[in-house]
Amino acid sequence: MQLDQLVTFYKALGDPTRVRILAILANGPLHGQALAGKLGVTPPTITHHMAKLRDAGVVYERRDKNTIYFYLHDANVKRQSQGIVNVMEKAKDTSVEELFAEDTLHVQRRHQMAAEKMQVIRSFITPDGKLKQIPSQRKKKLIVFEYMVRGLEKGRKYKEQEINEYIRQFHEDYATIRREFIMNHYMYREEGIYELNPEEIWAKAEDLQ
Amino acid sequence: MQLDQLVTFYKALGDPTRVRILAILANGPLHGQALAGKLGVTPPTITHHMAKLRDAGVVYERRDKNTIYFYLHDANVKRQSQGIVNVMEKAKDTSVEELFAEDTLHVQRRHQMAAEKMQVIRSFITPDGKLKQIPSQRKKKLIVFEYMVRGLEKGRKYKEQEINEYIRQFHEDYATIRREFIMNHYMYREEGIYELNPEEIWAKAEDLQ
DNA sequence: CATCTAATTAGAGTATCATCTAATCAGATT
DNA sequence: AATCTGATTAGATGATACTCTAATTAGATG
Repeated sequence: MQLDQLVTFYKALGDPTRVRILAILANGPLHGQALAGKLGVTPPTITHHMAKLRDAGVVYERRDKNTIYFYLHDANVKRQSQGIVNVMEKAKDTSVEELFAEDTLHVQRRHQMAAEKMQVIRSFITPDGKLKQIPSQRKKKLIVFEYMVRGLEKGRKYKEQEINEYIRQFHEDYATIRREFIMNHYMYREEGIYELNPEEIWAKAEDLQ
Repeated sequence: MQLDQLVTFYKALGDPTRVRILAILANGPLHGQALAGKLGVTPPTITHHMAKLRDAGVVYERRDKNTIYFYLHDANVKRQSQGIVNVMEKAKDTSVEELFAEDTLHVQRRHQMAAEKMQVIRSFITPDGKLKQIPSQRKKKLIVFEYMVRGLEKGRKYKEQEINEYIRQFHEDYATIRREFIMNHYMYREEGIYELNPEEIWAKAEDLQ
């Protein structure tokens, strides 16, 4: 349980201007100058606030020419909103000192997770790199997708053609998998061009169960 | 939708010391000096933080001789935790300016609520003040209880005897109703003594539906 | 009433924060 | 290369916030 992360989140929402920004972004992405206009503040002020919102993990951004569009990271906001409720739950029968300690339990859990992933990869990917079948269990599916997506370059723009070919290295049904890549936020599509999303916004296997 | 209230809530949770306080209180109420000891800060610091937590509606307090015990207001924390999620929902298809305006809709809704309450009271309370029956619908039940409880004095300590008699003015089944008073946080019991809770912590009919 | 206990207020110090103006940077376009 | 556009950085200012010590208050008790 990360106290810093939690406090950063609540601090980020503890300012009226930033709450307004989120309310605006709930209607769809928008760029800095438009936000500045709508809120009646200067662009540097927006830069300042967006840095805080980004650190808190409630928005992410995407560049289009000179313009940076900010996106509300919906799922992350919802998850982090439960933060204090989780603390209250877990605090019962736990001393506060150990509640916020990076204890061995967490390290252990991470090791377990890594092992579980390797296990899943081994059972779904053949030695020559083919995907035997798309896992139906969501957690396993995400593990496999995460593995596949690691071969794509961050920041590079791919044509649909290229994505199809890339996926076909693993499996014939590139259409389904390409759609899953979008649905689970591994990739982003605009006008037929695909690009890897920043890792923070992926659906993550570790968040499940 | 109250922007100030929402910001106050998130500000209150945007400090590590206060989050620790909530984690401690999750194990049960505690008084100022104990908190100060556990956290390694001085009593005035606790006073400072508790004022913020109280303003945010996440704790309430109860005095016992010279000692003030702070209680976590569990239900309120959970409800307010959804604050930003609600904003994001409602912000869709609503301009930000009107989203946070105290618009006529709210005033109207309050009027409606008042009317609904009178209606319920009239149908469950006879002209000579007797409760015909305990409403089974939760919302109506709360309306009736709120009405009944208005006849009790704030701050006064009642013996169980007295509460029973008071309730019997309305209905024979004082035991059930007395239990409901506790369950819905209208009253507080300690060692057979009953006392009205501050209104902020009651279960409220307006929060339903 | 004198005393004890726990909490609060007052006031100060230091840190953080929100916002601005002016200057700079990073891409894109001509 | 020169220019344009939108974002960021630097630095200043005034407001808040966190924490402390010292003094005071409010109840309870002998």
